[in-house]
Amino acid sequence: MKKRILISDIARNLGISVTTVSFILNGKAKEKRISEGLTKRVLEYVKKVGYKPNQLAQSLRTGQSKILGLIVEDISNPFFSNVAKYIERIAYDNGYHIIYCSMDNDGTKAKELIQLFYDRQVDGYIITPPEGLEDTLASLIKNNVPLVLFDRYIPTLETHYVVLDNFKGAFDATKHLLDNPVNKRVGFVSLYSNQTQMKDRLEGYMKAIDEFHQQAFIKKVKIDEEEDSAVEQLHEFISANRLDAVLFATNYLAIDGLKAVKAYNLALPNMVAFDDHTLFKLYEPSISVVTQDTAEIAKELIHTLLNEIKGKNKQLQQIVVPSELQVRGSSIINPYPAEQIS
Amino acid sequence: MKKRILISDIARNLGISVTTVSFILNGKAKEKRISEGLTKRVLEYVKKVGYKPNQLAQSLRTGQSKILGLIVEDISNPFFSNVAKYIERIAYDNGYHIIYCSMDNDGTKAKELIQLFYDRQVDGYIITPPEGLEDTLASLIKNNVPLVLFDRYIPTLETHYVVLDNFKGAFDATKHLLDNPVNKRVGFVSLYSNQTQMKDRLEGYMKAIDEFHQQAFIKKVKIDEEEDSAVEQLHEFISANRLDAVLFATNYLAIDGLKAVKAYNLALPNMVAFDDHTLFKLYEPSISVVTQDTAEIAKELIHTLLNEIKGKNKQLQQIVVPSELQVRGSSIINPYPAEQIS
DNA sequence: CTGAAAGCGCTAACAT
DNA sequence: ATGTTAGCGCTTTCAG
Repeated sequence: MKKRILISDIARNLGISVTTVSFILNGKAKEKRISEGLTKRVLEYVKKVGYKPNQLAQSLRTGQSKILGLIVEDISNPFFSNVAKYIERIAYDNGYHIIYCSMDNDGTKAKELIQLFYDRQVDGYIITPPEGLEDTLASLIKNNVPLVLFDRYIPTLETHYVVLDNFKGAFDATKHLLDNPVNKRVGFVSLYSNQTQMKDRLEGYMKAIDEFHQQAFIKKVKIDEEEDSAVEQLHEFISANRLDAVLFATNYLAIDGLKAVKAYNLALPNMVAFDDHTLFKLYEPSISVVTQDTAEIAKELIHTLLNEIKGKNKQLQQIVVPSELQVRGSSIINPYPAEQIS
Repeated sequence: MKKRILISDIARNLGISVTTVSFILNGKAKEKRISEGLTKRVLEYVKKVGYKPNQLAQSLRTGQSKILGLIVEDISNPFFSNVAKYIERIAYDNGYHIIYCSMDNDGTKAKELIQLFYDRQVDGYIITPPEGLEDTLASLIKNNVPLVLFDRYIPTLETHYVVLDNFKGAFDATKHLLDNPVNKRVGFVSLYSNQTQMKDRLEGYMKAIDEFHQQAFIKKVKIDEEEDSAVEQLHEFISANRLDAVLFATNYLAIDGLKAVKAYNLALPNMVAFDDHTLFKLYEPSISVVTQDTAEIAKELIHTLLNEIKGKNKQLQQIVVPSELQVRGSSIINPYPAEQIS
């Protein structure tokens, strides 16, 4: 951690010019027909003294910051923090850094963050867009700023994105529940949201319900900081409709559902949740889930974004990754309480 | 998101020099005795055209990047992601950005990250130091790099830090368990770690055990990716020693404990865990915890670090925040299985 | 093949 | 009070 050494120091100590050093460092030795001997000598010296270019100066000059902006809905949601973790790792391997923020599904905050990143001249964005961000994203696109959305997308915008096959995920889960003949009344809990992932999950649910000629029970819930209202509403929804089973559109909705079950001492209906959570594996019974392959999603995101930055994307990358239904105890509950104990 | 406007554009359009604009923008109008009228005019114009200085150029010039490096053990642990969330928020309010990384308690990785941040010229560091980082941190200090540690500290290093009162937290929890006369055999589960937080928790446990003249049962566990070994060891520890109660030194150790209970169908001993987790509130019975005030910790961290950056810390800030014991169902379990059902 | 030199956009010492 | 100007460290054009 000694005093910073400059490219000019190297040039002086080696008795050559900074240009030559710069060319060699940037892999243009061949192109500029610099002798192999010199190239090797410079490279070795650089390694010996541990020279690292000043990224700031480099960025100022090249206009590339080597920083990627990651804006997720909520970094404390394990799904997002997991994706973030992988993204971070892959980005680093490619010489990029991540500046991340959560925006708590707040359009205004998201706009500010994007502006902030723009001021910082990040090289590209990975965003889970909240509602009302269409214009901001549109102007980003118009300015040719590399951008990839994930988890959801904006149908009216021609952007790259990586999302889950939400329709199939919801369909499979609902079908799984309906396949059990004891489940007649299967409900769906979602959010007041027009985002694509929520719409697709709802459609998947409806498709399965229709195939089985059952009635749909759909409850949308408003989540705020004092979440008790959601818990109460879920209690009402589950008990008033005497639901046999419920599909929850997110992990935190399912957690609120479990809170309702606990608070009101309800019999747990058969249930499946979207997105895994430590809690679900340990809950008794363990909770069945529709999972996303976070590593895969992160990989696709970064690769798409880096290709975009390098101008290597021939076409729009609109990637849909498959969902996986993990059946656990909560979706195969014996419906007769008397036998449940054994 | 139109074309970027420069400070020189402003100067030209207003018919004044860049210096004047720069002074005004940097709040030196008074100091430089620039007329109030002009100051106001410039400020208004700047707001009107939405000028934002190029941070890169500013950084290159001032040597300040306005970026803080946050290196935590594991961003997917809710404790750390919560602290990160607050830190991020407060930092932004103060005009700083956060670049964060998790280092998975890997000394080598942490060293690389610090080097990386150093190359990026971050203005300061907030670090949860893993073992073996002493030298790296020492050289950071020698170079007068602003630095605050948290969650744990390095006793041999004179650094600022913000940590929990781990001793008291463990003592209170253990005492709470021992206060119940049915708890004779109270165990402690920790990690193979010489980090201060683990040592202090152990000492708190020992102190309480000694006060009650009970035997200590201490199990250290090695955590790796395939965590099954930990689960098995915990099963062995709990059942072979016929423990009445267990204090877990971290939330994930407690989760492994719960996995052991589930996998081996053990009777759950009375238990308390360090650091809260969604799971703990919903588990049946809910799990008692020693909690940290993450908002408070984040606040102290940022303020200490910013003061250090501004050279305003008169002395070493070694802050110990109080712990809080939250008693829930898991530490008041009726010990007689026959009655447990009701 | 290599070097001189012009910036990237901003700050601040120095001049007026 | 305000303007001129020299850099911060790097890349890259242009001239040898």
